[in-house]
Amino acid sequence: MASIVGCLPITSLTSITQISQFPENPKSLILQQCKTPKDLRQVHAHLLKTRRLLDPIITEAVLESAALLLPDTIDYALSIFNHIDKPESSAYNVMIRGLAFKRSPDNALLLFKKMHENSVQHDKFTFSSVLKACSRMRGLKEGEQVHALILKSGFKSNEFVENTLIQMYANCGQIGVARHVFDGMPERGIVAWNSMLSGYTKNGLWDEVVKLFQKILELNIGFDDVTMISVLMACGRLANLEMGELIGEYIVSKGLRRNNTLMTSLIDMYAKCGRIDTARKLFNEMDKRDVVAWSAMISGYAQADRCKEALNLFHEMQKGNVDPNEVTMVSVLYSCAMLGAYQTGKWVHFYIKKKKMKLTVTLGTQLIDFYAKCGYIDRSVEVFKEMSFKNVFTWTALIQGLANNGEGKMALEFFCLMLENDVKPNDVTFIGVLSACSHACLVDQGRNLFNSMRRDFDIEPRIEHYGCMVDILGRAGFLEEAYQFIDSMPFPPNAVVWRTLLASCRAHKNIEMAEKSLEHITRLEPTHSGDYILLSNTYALVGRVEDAIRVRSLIKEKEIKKTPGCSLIELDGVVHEFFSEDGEHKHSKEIHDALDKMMKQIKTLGYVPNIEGARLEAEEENKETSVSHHSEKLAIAYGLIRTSPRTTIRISKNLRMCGDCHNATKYISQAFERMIIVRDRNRFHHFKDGLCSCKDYW
DNA sequence: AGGAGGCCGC
Repeated sequence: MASIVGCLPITSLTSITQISQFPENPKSLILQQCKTPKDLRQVHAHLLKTRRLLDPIITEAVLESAALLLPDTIDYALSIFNHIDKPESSAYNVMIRGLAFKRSPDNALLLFKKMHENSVQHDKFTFSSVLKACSRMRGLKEGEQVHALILKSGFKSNEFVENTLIQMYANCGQIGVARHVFDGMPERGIVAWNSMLSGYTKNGLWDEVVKLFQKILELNIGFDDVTMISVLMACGRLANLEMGELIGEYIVSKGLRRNNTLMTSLIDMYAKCGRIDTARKLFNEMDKRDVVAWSAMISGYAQADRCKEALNLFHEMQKGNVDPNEVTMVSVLYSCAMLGAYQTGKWVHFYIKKKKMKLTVTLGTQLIDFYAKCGYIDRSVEVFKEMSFKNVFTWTALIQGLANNGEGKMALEFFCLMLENDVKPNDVTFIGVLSACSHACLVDQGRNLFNSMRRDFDIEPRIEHYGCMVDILGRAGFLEEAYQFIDSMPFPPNAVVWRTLLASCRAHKNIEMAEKSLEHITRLEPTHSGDYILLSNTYALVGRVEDAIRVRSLIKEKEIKKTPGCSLIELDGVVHEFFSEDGEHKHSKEIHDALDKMMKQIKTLGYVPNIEGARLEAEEENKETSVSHHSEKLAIAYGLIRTSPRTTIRISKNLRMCGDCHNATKYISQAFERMIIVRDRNRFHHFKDGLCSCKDYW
């Protein structure tokens, strides 16, 4: 023991050692009053000087403080432990429990092994700690060995041990075995029920959570806040508002509204069930909002497709001096990606680096998606390379991003690299890969990949994959083959599939098949305005103006609601929205003038407005309309006057760009010497010097 | 207690 004394800083005295009378039994002093590692070292030194450390009860109190209560003192605890002559089982238990919750839980197992070798008797506390270590390290094999030992040692029916067995099996993905242990218990306390419930939540078995909770209600055995947290999580995922509200009412009736953890779960449940405003009301009523509550609320807005509000709330969070963490940032970046809010997202990335936040797989994946959705695919690749651990989500996000940014070939290269790295693609990965083929006109590769799905990867193609194939064939002009392909599908085609074909018919001016496609679509989705417009535009392209007008008038006759075009532009971190339906009167004279000037200037370069298109739209709107009213033109004009020369203008639009706007933007990029990046409904257009990266293939 | 990728088109 003498060797420890040498490393103790006994020079400075803190308030604790200044206590004039050191108590007879200092156990509670050690456990309750040592608040920092420094306090503990002072007390330890005092105990050494007075030789009180020879008392095992006191030594164990010091061990408990160092191993369990104080942060970063596990090594200190170990050095004390290693100097105990013959540690008793209680000393081992403290150490094993401490190690189980530290960075390397496998050290707990090593100590357990040593305990066994030294023939020190283990008890229920030992087993429950060792199982916790197995649970944390996802060590199923080790856990099973411990389980065998438990059966041999006769601790099988100890409730503590059985509860941790449930947790261990559930954590290691063996939910069936966990349930088996649960079912075999002669008596189950609420901890056993809660362990089983949280096991189901960890494995995403939300239905089972609700079922088990219903059993708790039937048996009338009572439950606690831990139970409610699991059930609320499940209600959120299942959108089971009925049961979620039941628990909400219970919380209010029992006066549990001060329980912040519980309230956060309730807020999250309401948000996930689409009751975002109810969630917000509860959030506002909380008296202390921590980072988790803020994150839940921000993520709620993001999931409800109210990304502008998500970002506003994030700004409020910062004003409230609550530091965001990597979970918050995932929702914030998601919102930036949805809105195309590049500046905000770039700042978030900077903040993540500055605060040295952990680049978790989720956060890294979200960053990749964010950069890709803002048209900065190079940055996506950079982030991808920086990430130390990548999973199938990460690879898929990158592949999808490359595909949407016109880098179809590179997307396929990364797909090969993914396979070389032994990451198994899933169904979504194939959607990314196939859409890469369609955007890059890689017909044969597309066919081969589609055929390999079931054959080589055991993935059953779903309607989405068939949809991609129709897109690949149709865009490339193989309309007949695309039609046959739809015919050969093992399930009935949906409206999306027919709409894909219809869009290809417009691109390749095939009236007959376009009419057929619309017939199919209207049977499935009769109130979808876009399809009539597609057919109308196809007629217009081949000069059948009367037919084009007739089809458009159908929209009005059938009282179908049109989706207004909307473009976003972010300036100095603020997102501005422009709607085509606003008409010019809604915008300031400044924007109106800028638009006029812009259109005049590109006309001098040879831009010819699509008068026919304008006439068609005017017919339908029953009012005077000019070709310059589309929202992306407004947003670009606004960008031109509000940003300094040569700055890149970035627009994101909710619909596909129309041919006229695409053509005009090429001229604008030339006339004003601007790089213009437009993200439309499903891909990117990088305009520069009068050309577009999509090579007019879209 | 809070977090990631998804066919078409308007």
